[in-house]
Amino acid sequence: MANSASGDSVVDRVVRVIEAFPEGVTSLQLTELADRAELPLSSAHRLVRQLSEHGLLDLGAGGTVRLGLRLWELVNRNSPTLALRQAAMPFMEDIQQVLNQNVNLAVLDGWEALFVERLSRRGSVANRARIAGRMPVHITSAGVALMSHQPRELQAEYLEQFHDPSGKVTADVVRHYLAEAAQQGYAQLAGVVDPDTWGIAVPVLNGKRRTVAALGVVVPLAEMRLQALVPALQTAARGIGRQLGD
Amino acid sequence: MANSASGDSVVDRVVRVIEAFPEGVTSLQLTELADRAELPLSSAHRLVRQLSEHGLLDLGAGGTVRLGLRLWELVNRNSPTLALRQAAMPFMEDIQQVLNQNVNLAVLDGWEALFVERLSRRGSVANRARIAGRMPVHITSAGVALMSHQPRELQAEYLEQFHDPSGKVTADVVRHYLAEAAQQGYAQLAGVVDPDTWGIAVPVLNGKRRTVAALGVVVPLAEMRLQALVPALQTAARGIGRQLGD
DNA sequence: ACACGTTCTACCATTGAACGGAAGGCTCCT
DNA sequence: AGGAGCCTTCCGTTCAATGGTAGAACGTGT
Repeated sequence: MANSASGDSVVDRVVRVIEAFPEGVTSLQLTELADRAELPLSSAHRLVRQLSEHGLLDLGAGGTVRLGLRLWELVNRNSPTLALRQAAMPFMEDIQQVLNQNVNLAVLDGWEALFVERLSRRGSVANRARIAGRMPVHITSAGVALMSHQPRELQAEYLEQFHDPSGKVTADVVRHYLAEAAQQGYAQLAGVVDPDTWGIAVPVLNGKRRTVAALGVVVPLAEMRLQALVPALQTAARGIGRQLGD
Repeated sequence: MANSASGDSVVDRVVRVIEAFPEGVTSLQLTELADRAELPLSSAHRLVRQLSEHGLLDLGAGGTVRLGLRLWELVNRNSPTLALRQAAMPFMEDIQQVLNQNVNLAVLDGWEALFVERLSRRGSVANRARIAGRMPVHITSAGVALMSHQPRELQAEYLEQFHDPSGKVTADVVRHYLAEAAQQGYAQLAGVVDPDTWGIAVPVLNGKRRTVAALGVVVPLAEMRLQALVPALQTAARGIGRQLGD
């Protein structure tokens, strides 16, 4: 139902163009972009030109397309997580100082944990790569901490549709994770990237006692001392919550 | 030249909607958004609904409009400054550790310095608010450091159009700043926000020896020790440049 | 040096998607 | 109960969006 051929609105197309960049890729050739966005070349060209006139995209010489600085600026200035990140940052720095561990902050989006902020451990190489990264709920402590404090109906819906493509984890196992985390008030899970690390996360509640985020650390197995880590995280999480208001 | 009345394309309107959020504001009523974007209410409504179906915006109950988490995610994953920030982060952490000062990283956009990353001084409150913030070239050390290492023509063009609305600074003063910074290899300027602080910044050169960013610190006057700060910054800047390649 | 493949850019007649005024709901005041 | 302010939906009109086509600009292999 488009102006002519292929059933989509201008907005659909704009979205597809922005979404066309694969994770971590900052620059695309026009042809490849048109390909990925499933647009006729001439249409892609026109859209990209229009968007780059406004600075949302950057159309370099020779058809190189990047996201525009202006877009990055606008989105980061008015990000929906701005208040959360601002409230959390000082506490995350405290945790990093006191515990010397990787600290991260995640929110729930769909059935995934979306990492909105992260401080890397002093001396470790930058794992900042994963800011704006996603992980399925059931493989991260942040995900489990978030889901375990959601309303019953949402948890039920989640477990209903749960399916682990690798087949390693069943819904019952996840149910157990959630129950345990809900009871303990924190979630702990073996690291996904590095099997010798553990993740520990606690929920962050806003003024209305709704779970809006999870605050977590990733620690090497050798330094795994729950009695030190959990109280620190919980204290910080309460601090963040108080700062947030609502 | 729009489908009917008021001379702008769909893309123009989408851009206006995203740009409608004032700095630091994360949430807008539909009516206010329509007003700011100069769109008829029904058109604004249609656009917002379309965009929120794709997750670029978030249309809450009661007409509350926010930027979508998905948009934030996409932009941060594929940000044009991703490589720069990743390369710089470890070095910025080093600076923060060793000097215990606020560290920031800026790029030149138009005649302004756009801050793309910032680490706050240990113990100080979050000044992270200003990530994605802009400042005119001539009032920040980062801006001067950036501009002083640009090609002659660009500097000329900049000085040509330079005008300080407050009337405090003349083009000649700025010319002096730039010359000094170019000669010394670093820029130092009195703080704008707090008059008792100083900013010091050095250019970051990529493999082709093009100035792509400025690395800077903001220090209290009492701790202003150039002989310690400048070498540390320059070393870090070289490290970043090496990491960047090109 | 030439021909070929690939990519970017520009043009323009056709047509259906975008437009927005108006009317209907809804909530929250007074 | 009435009104003000907001969100949402509907639908006939109209012109902006569309994309095939063609040409320009590289780069590459023979």
